Amino acid sequence: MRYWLMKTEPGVYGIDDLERDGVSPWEGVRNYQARNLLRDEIAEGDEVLIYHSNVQPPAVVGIGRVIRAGYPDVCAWEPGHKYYDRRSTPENPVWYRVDVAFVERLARPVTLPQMKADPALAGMMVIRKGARLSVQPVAEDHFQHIRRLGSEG
DNA sequence: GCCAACGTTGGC
DNA sequence: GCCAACGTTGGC
Repeated sequence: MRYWLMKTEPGVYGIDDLERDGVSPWEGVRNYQARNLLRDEIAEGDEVLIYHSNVQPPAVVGIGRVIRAGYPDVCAWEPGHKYYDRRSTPENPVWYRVDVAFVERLARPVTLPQMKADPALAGMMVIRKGARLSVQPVAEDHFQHIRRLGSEG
């Protein structure tokens, strides 16, 4: 089992939406490095830190679980769709997505400043300046540490 | 709103 | 294949 962090803007699709929906395709990722993770690395059963970006403060706000491994992002095939990309076809998909299920909301969001200040999280990708990758691998001990921080009062 | 850090595009 | 110009992400 592996662990990941997925960024999302709460104004677009946040933890509230995932809780309401129960399950959601993680669609619209249009970066090749992230695509490769979605297509090749992320497996059913893997756990995910749900991270809100572009808000103050940025924070891990919940936990999700991958319930379907990488499959083509069909949004890319629909002309007029926000995530349409004519280069991607059913015969040769360019973009991929996974399905993520809501697991829990952290009682306390773990904020980016908090993560940066925590020696136990040293080296984590998300705290690196300029780390724009929207799907990131997370070390197991980092994942568990954040989960623990988020469940404390 | 600013801008650093990337990623992508396209001329050559 | 290089690299300048441009676009985007996302913290601040």
